[in-house]
Amino acid sequence: MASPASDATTLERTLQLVGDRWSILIIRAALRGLRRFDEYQADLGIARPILTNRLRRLVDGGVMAKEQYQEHPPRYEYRLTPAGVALSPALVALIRWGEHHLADGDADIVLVHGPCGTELEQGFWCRHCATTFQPTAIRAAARDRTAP
Amino acid sequence: MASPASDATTLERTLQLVGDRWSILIIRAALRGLRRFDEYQADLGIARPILTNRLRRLVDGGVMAKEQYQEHPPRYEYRLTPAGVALSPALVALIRWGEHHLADGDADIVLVHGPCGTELEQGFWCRHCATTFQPTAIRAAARDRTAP
DNA sequence: CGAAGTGAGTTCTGTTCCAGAACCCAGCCG
DNA sequence: CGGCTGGGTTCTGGAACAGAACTCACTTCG
Repeated sequence: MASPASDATTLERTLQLVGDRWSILIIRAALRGLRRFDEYQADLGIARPILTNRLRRLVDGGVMAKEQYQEHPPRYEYRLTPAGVALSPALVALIRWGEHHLADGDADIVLVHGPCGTELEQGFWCRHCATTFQPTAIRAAARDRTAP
Repeated sequence: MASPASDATTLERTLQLVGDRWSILIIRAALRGLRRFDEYQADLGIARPILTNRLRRLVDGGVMAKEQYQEHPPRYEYRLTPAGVALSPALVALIRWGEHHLADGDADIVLVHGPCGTELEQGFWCRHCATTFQPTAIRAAARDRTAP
């Protein structure tokens, strides 16, 4: 994974958005179907002020959207945007890593392909070569702007 | 991504290990080939006490190993264990997400398949069905203990 | 031989972040 | 009216963090 220093900035900004103890758990809860402030609060056991803060940050970062789902008592729900859903590969990678490298006895859950129940694999795929490959074969490159 | 609450614990523990602003960046630096305390410190601009603390935590968590590479002035290097390298899918997912959803003009770096330079894709693969699939097709299941 | 350099930290001092509990407020419900 | 619900904000400690300076055991340079 040789890479120029310049893309560190983007990863840093990504981590400023989701790189704390709660954001990932909130996104996970949202993927499980939670929507409302109190649902998140009860499910995660997070302190309310921090939840307020994290939700605002995720909304500002484009990961979640705050939508009013009823007027008169104005009530809101927080749901993932497409960009938020696009974080799921990262979530899955972290969950899988934990299950495989941190499991000490209990909590042995695996992620499986829904239709058949086989444990999923997560890989890198090259469309051009039509092959999967190891992380060692990854390089970083400037985006090709000649063919937008 | 329906999942029982029980695997939240594992994700939480994973995040206690790598879910802060620095650990992921340290692992990324290690994947780029950095090894020594001062290399990490200079490359990341991290405060030294925090680097000390993070390296210790990563070593305790089995992600990195501290090895003495010379005696008389005893000097150590920190390199990723296989478990640490196994975190790269998560790293890649985060980097890719940032490049695709956070890029605002510059810093347009993509991760490519080294040999051919094609942008890599990252997918979920089912060995049984021999197919790739979307995150919506993921379920969580108890690990099958009948076939250890 | 002394001076300066190096690698790997530790100490010290502020600042920021976090947790918990309590409080607030609008509207609705009985 | 009086309490309940949803969605917050305020107000405290305590923990984690950042930056700079210091230490210490060597090694190397002049």
